[in-house]
Amino acid sequence: MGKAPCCDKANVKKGPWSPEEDAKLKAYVERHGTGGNWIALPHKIGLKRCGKSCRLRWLNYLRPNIRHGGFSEEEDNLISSLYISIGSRWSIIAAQLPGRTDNDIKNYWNTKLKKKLLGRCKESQASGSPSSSQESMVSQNYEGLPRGLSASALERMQLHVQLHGLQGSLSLLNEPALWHKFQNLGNRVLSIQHDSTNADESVQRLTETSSTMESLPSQPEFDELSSFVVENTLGGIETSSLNGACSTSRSMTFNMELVSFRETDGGRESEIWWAGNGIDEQLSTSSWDSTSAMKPETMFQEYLLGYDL
DNA sequence: AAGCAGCGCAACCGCTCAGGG
DNA sequence: ACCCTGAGCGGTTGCGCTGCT
Repeated sequence: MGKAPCCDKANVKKGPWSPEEDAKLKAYVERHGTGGNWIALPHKIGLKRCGKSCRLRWLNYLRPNIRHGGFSEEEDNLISSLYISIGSRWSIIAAQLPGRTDNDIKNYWNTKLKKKLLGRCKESQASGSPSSSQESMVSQNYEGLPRGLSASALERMQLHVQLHGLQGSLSLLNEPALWHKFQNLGNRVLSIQHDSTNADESVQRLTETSSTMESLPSQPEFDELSSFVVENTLGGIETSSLNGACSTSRSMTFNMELVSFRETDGGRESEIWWAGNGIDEQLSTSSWDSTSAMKPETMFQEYLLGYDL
């Protein structure tokens, strides 16, 4: 037995919404809310539309305070940073940009922003800036990277190198023998983060991990990146425990490094990687300091209110 | 002016997850 | 514990618009 369809496809209208349909839906939802049942809603108001279609139309177009187009430089930067950090989790990214929908951001990223950023990569490569050599280094090593590293991870790595200009650390990519060892380090750090009951405990245990780093390979690049991971993890925790906000560039850089390597763990999806590593909690309970000028906490609350009809 | 290609966006599809029975 | 249903999400598609030849 297959999955039951969400609506009677034969009697459902598809394609663009007419102004009349929009008006009906808008009027009803503004007056009565969705009643927590999108499937039943179109029948109630006499729309020959699928409930999912109604929901999408409301969330992406009819909902109050929606903004379309005209993305600012700050929004560009925030989207880029978040994408590099967490990938294509558009709903989470949208939660940081009040008035923007996940669909809008997804479209904007795929059609404009990605090209804009990669364009910058090419420009800087042509001009021979420091980041260009790193970017080309990563490109040259794509072939040698372990199978299973997704295109998304590669893309994010490339963008990461471009945006953060991480000096030195990515030379680790020239040492395939270190990949799995680094992955083990990442696992240790994350399990500490996950298992610890509070920030103080995490800091204590991560400090211990840092002090036992000599048990790991002695290549300078590996030491540098290992320290980088632990330091940035500590930085994130300390910042969070002090003011409830994560340290954007550092935490995101940390997560970027780990996700890149985690995805080399053949067979396990990157989705598993994110489970329990705290990023979701960070995203849902605090905000990124790069947006402090935009008062993100207030904006996030406004966004939630916008959805919670 | 017509044809074509590329782009941007709205909408759809199919999947996962959570909650209730 | 299992099944069913609905919500939500990310990926993909299709269509209209625009600019170029």
